[in-house]
Amino acid sequence: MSRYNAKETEVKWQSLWSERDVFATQTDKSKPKYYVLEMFPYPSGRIHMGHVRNYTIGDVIARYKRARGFNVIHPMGWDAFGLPAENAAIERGVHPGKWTYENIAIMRDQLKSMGLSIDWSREVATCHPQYYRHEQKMFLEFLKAGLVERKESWVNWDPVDNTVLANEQVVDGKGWRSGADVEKRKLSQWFLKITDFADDLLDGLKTLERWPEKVRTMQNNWIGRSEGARVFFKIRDEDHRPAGHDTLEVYTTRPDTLFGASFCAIAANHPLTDALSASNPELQDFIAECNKMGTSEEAIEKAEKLGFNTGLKVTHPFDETIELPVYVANFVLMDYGTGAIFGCPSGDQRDLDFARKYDLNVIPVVLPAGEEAESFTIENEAFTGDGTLFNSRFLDGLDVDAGKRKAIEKLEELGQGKGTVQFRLRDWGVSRQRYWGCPIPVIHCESCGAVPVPDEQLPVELPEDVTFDKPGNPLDHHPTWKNVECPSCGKPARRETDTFDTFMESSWYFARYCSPRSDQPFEREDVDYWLPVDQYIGGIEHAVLHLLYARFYTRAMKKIGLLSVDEPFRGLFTQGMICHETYQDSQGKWLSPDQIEKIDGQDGYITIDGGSPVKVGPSIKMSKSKKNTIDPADILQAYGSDTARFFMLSDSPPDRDLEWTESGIEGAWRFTQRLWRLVQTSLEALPAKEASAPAEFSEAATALRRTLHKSIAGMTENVESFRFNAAVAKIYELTNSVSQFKPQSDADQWALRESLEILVRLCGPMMPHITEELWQQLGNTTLLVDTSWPEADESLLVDDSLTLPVQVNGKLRANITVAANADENAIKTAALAEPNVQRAMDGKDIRKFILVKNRIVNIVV
RNA sequence: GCGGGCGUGGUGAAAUUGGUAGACACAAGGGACUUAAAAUCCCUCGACUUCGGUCAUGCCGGUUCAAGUCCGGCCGCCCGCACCA
Repeated sequence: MSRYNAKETEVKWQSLWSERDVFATQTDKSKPKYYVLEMFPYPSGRIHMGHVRNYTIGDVIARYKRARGFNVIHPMGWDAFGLPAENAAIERGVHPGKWTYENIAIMRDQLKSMGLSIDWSREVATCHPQYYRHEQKMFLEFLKAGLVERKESWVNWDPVDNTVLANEQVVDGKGWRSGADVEKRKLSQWFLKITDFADDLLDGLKTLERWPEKVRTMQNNWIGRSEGARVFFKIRDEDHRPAGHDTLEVYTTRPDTLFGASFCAIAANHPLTDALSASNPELQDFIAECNKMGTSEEAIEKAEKLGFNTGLKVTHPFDETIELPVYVANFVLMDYGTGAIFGCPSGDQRDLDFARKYDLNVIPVVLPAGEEAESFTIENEAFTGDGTLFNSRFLDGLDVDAGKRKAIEKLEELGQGKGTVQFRLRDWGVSRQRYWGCPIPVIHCESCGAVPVPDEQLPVELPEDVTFDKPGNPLDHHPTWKNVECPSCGKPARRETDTFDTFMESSWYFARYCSPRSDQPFEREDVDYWLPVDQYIGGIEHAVLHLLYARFYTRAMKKIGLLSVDEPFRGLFTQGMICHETYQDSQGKWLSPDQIEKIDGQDGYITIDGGSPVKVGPSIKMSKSKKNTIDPADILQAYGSDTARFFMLSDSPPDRDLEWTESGIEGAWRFTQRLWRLVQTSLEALPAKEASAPAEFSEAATALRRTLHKSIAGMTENVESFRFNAAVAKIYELTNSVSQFKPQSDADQWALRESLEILVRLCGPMMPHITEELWQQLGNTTLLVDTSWPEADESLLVDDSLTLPVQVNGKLRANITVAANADENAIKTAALAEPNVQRAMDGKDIRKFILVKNRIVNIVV
């Protein structure tokens, strides 16, 4: 008997699938559709283990749904714009486009060697003008629809990547790619008005039942809705206040505490601060001090709360006789609310600390239950809880919520404020000062302003002849590209040299897959049929980036009439990461797994090159910097795709981290061989494919068939609920049962054939190549990929007799075997006949007899 | 600080609506086959035990005939957000 040759077999079936185009799909309204999508890869060079896991999970679902009769779309493409391509250009002098397309070619081959059930005819690369031209068109449509804005604002500047970053791309004060400390710069940028949809994006989350709770929570927090009020404080000192600043607008969530106000504070980059600093060098110094401060968690923790008294005074909105000082404070953020606050020291810890430091009033206004107004004081701890308002005139006696409502009512009545809803979400800044991205289709003219590129001039294509020899944006350095005529007045004008954030391309690619060769972004008929994506699979790292942008972009596309869905992804699954042990030499230098070997007969490792001791570290996410990566190419080469896929699914639940181990992949390899041997050794004696089912089965055959049909039911449930590791366990159990079965008759042989065929069908989505081969060996002339998922025979899911555990007082004492239809009395008799049960009962009377059908017996004495 | 999740053998993990805790696998140990190795096959494998049992799902308590699962209170770990007014 031959050993299974994975390489030959896998190539054989991959070619056959491809020749017959079995994974090509068409819009077909007569069939139920199912859209399976994994987050498309960035063409970085080679696939990594994370890709293997991602695409294995997706492929199992795609093949399973296909076997369940769905018209499955399962496309693939390339998120092909981005900085690594430019960095390669800078480091190696290769053009970003060439580098990208070469990487795509390599990675496409690698993915194809995994045997994924992908419709490759739908492949797209976002860096191709045939893709990004539609994005430019849509952007101009968004502009017309009022969803785009150009404004000067403070933006996040990454000094290493030399570009602006969106808020979502700043992680703990650092650039998400470069890790560099982000600086604040004031620049003119294009913004997509994601905030127009803030409430809708929030509401939509409630409908996403098949999204992980965690991701929904993260988006909820990111959007950050809060209810409160804007309050207008009149600025006094008409002689001193800067022109145009007669009112200070403040945002608060606690208008009920207005009578506890003792100061106002504004941000260092607030317009009023700007105006005041012009004639005030001390304030200029203070502002400079504030701007120096980092925005990382650590920097914020350490930073002292500092204020600068501007000397200005404002009037309390409820009482003209009360005046409050105005400070510039380093803890007030221009990005949130109005960039100005009022401070109520008794009700906010930070305000209290500030008040103590600058010797300001502390007026308690909320009385906790059980405290007396006369004796209640605030020392060093602010009271933030619920209670009864006091010291607050017309608000006295109300609770906090009623106080808020009443205060807002009064503010509006007096024209001193307004109830509002505030979001943390900012508009999405999409301008990037980089070359390898989609050009923003706008022309800047001195007299006409920002003018959209006319339709007939689209797409605006990236120039090929660019240089990367100096810092900054190559498009800006290009000698001619940016010089154009104004489409409106014909005078010399300048092309926009910024390109789009690469998250733009990934915000609509799932729709493009529906009509990948259309001269429109996509055909209405196709997206109406295919969208939304039924199952999306990817990493959690995009919880508030890509996944939020795509939800917004879908709404924007709906608004300009391109499609009719709100939510792009009905189901979302976030997979865990792949981890591996880490190794270091005695100097602490990281070692890769192939630089070390096991010490003979002992635990522990030495270096292959030199034999020096190796320190073994914890298993952490595979990363190049820690050198704990395993190249999937080596694994696919050594074991084949089926084994690699099987291991990816077997050890851990797919949403948890998976530890890569040598013994784990070896185990999967042993199973592949075992499955092969099992069929080879059985083939000869099997009855013909057409043989009809025998009238009767032996006891052993019936037992096998019961196991078999229970496996079908269990597997189906496990696959449906993404418990692939449990599904794999069921495959092992079934394989064990089939291996142990020794057929004695023709009927037994028939049962064996049935078992083998179903085993092969159940393994199909996980190990598509070997199962296709075995399917053929079992005498089938059709392809396994075109074969339906097996159905469990209901009659075999219940046993004739069953074993019931018997407890006495909740402790297991015996197991009894009774007929499946035995009544309570028969079961009781059988249970009481057990000597162990008798002993445990110790001659006492039965107080209660509990029988849970098909489960357990408990005798209480 | 706010929010989410998790805690089960040497390891990864199973366990339906509360119903035999540890399925399945990895590692380890023993045995068979072999000149030998690899491969394969068989057995053992939570702890303690006077071999009757007893104790075990982070800790303490509660509900229940019955708790890994439900409730209350702790402890620990992981993740996300955070000077958000």
